[in-house]
Amino acid sequence: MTRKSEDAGRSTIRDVAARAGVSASTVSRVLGGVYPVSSQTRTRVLRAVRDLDYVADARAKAVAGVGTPTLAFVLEDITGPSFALMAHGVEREATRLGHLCLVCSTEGDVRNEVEFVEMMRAQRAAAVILVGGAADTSEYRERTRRMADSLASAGSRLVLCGRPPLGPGAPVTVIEYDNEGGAFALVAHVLAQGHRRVLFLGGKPDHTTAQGRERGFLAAHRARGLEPDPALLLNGDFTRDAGHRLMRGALKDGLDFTAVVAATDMVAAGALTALHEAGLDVPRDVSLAGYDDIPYARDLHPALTTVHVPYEELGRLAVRTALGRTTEAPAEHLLLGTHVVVRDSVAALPARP
Amino acid sequence: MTRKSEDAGRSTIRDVAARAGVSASTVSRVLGGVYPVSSQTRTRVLRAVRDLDYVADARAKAVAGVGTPTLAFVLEDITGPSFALMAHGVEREATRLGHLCLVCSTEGDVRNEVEFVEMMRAQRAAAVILVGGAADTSEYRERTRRMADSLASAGSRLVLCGRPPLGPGAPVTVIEYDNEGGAFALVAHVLAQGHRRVLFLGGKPDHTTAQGRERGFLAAHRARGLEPDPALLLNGDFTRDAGHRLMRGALKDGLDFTAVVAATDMVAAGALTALHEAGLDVPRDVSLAGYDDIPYARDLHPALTTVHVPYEELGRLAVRTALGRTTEAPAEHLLLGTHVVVRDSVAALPARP
DNA sequence: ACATGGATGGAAACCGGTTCCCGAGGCGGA
DNA sequence: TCCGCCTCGGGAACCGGTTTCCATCCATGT
Repeated sequence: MTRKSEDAGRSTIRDVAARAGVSASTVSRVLGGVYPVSSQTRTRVLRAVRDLDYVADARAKAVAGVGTPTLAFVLEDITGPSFALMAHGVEREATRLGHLCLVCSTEGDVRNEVEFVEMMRAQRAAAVILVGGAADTSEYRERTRRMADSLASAGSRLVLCGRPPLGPGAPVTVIEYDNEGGAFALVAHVLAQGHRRVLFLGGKPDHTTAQGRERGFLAAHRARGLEPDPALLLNGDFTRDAGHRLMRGALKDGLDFTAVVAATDMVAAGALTALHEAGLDVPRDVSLAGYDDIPYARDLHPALTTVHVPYEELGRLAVRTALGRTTEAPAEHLLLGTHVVVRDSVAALPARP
Repeated sequence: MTRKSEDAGRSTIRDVAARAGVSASTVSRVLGGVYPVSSQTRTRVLRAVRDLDYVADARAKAVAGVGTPTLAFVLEDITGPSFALMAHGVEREATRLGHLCLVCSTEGDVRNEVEFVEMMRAQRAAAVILVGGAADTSEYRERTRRMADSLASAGSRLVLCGRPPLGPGAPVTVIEYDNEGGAFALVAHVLAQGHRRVLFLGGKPDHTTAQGRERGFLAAHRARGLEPDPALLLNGDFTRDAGHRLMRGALKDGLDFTAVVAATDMVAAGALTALHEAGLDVPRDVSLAGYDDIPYARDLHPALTTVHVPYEELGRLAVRTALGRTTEAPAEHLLLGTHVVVRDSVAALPARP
């Protein structure tokens, strides 16, 4: 029993053509739309298409040069709320512009990152968006530069979101948000409430996002003529658990502070729980501030004072600039502003007895 | 000035062949690996590949039948924490199994959903995972059934995650978690603490996830011989804002209750904030429970008692069953268990004066 | 010395589409 | 009536790969 390709699975354009009694080119033209086809032929072809439930193979179309373009999104972990927000922005804008959206999680492993970028180049992705902070080492610059060149030579484009920019001349689009400025404004707000000993729960020391926020922390102090106590600068990472652990340690060590500024809202959430566990009231006993303005920030108790970062807009902007570019401009660098959101977790320091 | 295709962008396998002085087949064989090639030729080819920074076009490979398979993930909004968790599980397992991962957000619009599924069929995705609850109408069944058949006839497979199953015989894999059982256990726990008037903050009435949780709520009451007051069953949706609004309304209306069970943790978060705003203490004045065990649940204050749903595992399982299937078994239905996580937001009801 | 066979690499067909090129009719105008 | 244009549709080349088939070449066995 000979099997026509019709009975099982994917039917090809030639199957449709055979069933409609026309040539493959005609089927393609009917489906394509613009070429003149008699209404009788069109009807027959469309009937065959419907009968066979035919859909043209998108990969084959792509190879012929008329496919749906694709855009790739590489991040560490979609689970983080700010990453999810950016992913959402990217995805929305990508589909709005008629692109498909490939997503890859690196799980923080650099090898995965370069491997993914290579795969995306093979996929002929229109752009590759790389998200999330990184250590600004020379190894980083070199590796990222290589990826950028490689993508550029393939007609694609690398976009760095919240990552350290490369040197000038790298074919890369960098979109950052103002970590230093946001932290400066936030800490200035805390200091304006009278606090003088502010604990900083930072991220990894070589992570540029963490560095920017720490710089803002320091600058805000100095702008008031204060010199922050180095003992109040703690390092961890951007997770809830780090915040919890660091806060618990600070409390156990008897560190002297009246306010806490966490490098992210997740860190702040962990710290808040540690404070509660120690029987402390926020903001009566200790003030607390976060960074990122994740959706849950306002449902913490007290509602968290934090810095709003337009993550979703960032994602949208990333794909828009990556895709909308007409010229071969070598580099672009956008810096998005942030603003502090005052809620209930920072209170004025009462005059000490 | 004639341009060789070498100078700008994507070089083809023939460019590499020309540069290495061999035929395209030889390049393919060197890159493919298994076919015997003299080490001298291999070296020349690899040199040319490196010089041109050549990567084979994945789409062309796919059309030739040797591509990286793809898996599609369609959800409403990646921003929701449980969705993000599932997405993470899907993504991890997909890359572990050597698949690429396409993601689409429907923004809750059914038209987007069928359109995306159609696109994924055109992409020849190995499986399409559809996530998130839906109303179990006949229109839903019909539409989903059509998508399932259509994918199956193309050699692909539809996976429903946390969605109502179709009738028997539909070529679909359904993976659900036990909404009714989880809610039953949770509410039983609340009732065991002595609460008798429990407010239920539900989701959309025709949403099967919401229905399951409501059934569990009712069943737990009846198992104790209690008949819940219909006035304590409120409907909204699964957002934080709905929880906030509903809770505020209940307080303003002077509803009589000593405990609140929310249909999701997000709803609980909004409700908690509303309770705090009303000056109520949880759990002293009112007990509160959620559902989903999102990562932030334990950083609410008080830490939220809730039902743990293995979302990430769910995502992993979805791709494993969708991809690992060897036979053409027409339907599968998996039900994952849940368990309640007791934290601090539900307390015993003190004997009333 | 000659047949044999394994190693090596090129030509061509194929995957599933699109599009260029051209020929066959139908129709109107000269 | 004949010519030319316009409409329509088929054949073939092409996109960028892989794989089958076959022709060499060289080393070995007898």
